[in-house]
Amino acid sequence: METKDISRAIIERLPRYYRYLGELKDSGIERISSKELSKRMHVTASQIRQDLNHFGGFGQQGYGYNVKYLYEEIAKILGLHKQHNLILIGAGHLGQALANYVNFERRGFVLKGIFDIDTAIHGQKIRGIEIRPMEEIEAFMRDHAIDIAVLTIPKAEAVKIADELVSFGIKAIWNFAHVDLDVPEDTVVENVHLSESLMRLSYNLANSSVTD
Amino acid sequence: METKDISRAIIERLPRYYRYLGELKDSGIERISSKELSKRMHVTASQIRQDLNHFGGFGQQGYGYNVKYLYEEIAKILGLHKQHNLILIGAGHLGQALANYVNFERRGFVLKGIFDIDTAIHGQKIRGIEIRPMEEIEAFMRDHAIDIAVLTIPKAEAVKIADELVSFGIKAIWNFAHVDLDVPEDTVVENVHLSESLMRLSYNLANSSVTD
DNA sequence: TAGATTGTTAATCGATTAACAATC
DNA sequence: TAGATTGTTAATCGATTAACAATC
Repeated sequence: METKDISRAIIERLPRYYRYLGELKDSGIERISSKELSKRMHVTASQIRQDLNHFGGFGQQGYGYNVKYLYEEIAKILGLHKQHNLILIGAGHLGQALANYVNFERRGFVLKGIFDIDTAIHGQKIRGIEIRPMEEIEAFMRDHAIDIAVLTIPKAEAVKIADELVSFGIKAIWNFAHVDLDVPEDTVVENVHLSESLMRLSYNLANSSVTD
Repeated sequence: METKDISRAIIERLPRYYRYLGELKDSGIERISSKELSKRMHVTASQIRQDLNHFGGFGQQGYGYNVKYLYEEIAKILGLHKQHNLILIGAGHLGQALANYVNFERRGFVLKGIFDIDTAIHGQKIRGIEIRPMEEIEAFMRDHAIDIAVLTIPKAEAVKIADELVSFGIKAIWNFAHVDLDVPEDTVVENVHLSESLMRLSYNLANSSVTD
């Protein structure tokens, strides 16, 4: 891959472009200009063109962008053209909710195994996928070419488990625990800190009726 | 409130400061310098001082910051000193997971009611909270001084429901639907787009082994 | 060809970092 | 007092926006 020096800000926006392109595609729109997309997404046309040009010249002067083509190119940039094999660690309420979410599969994220510390639920199945004891993670990862681990366990255990996952060769962790994981540089961590999201909402709520 | 012109970047960091301060407090640490906190959080000491000073001079030269005091001040800034009354709309897997998450309550976010379109589950309870028909939202909001609505419904319905919530006078929406809501300026929307988070992970995974 | 719209450079704006005087 | 560390100003860095030549 030759892409480099892509700022975090651009990466944050990429999935949103992808979502809008998908909607345009589904509604049968074949081409779109940065100006028109700008209007829909409430970002500047200039930013759209800048952002996309970091990855290549996907448009055509006088024409704009071909929706289907751009949609597929962004998919490739995001790595959605390849299948990812996931394991879920922690079959609590949130873990179950994620395991039941079938739409991830459509994007190539396939849940292969579920693991939990609670022996009482071992053998139970969620959407046909068995809940297994933690001891089996290492072998399971090897046998199923797992590259992503979804961590939906309390923060107290998350740090230790993350270390183990790293030692087992995990490539990426989708972390829902309220803790920052300390992993090697080449291990990807994407955090979903729901409580922090709710606090930001609370901040904005407290300051929304202010003259600004 | 006199706070204004606070950049989005700072607001993003605030809950993380709060989390670290909480952990320091719990481990019995009474004071901390920006330098020491910088080391723990992997941000610059300069940024910590800049960020905090947007809200006031919480520190003391030669001493640093008093952990408990700063923790409480940030809580106030985030609006966590006041109780917020929530309703949850959509009692699917994700909605149930959120309804079962008791820790939000500790921060003053109290779930008062749950609503769903599915008549079959009306009357059922999650953590003692009854699932009600959608038609009751308006009256319920009035009776229980609801200020935050949690939206865990499919995107097809989310836009319409959001419009209704706005017309009922909702102040803030915690939106888990994969769609951008178009609400008036004084209505707060905090999005949690899980699929976009997973795509960012995928992007970073695809580009992690690159020489950078 | 004329019109439209990109790709890209230059200008602006904002956020981060560095430095240091103020002060506990 | 001397040492430490903040609060704050100035310098740097990076991201966004504007402008326009290139080109379909």
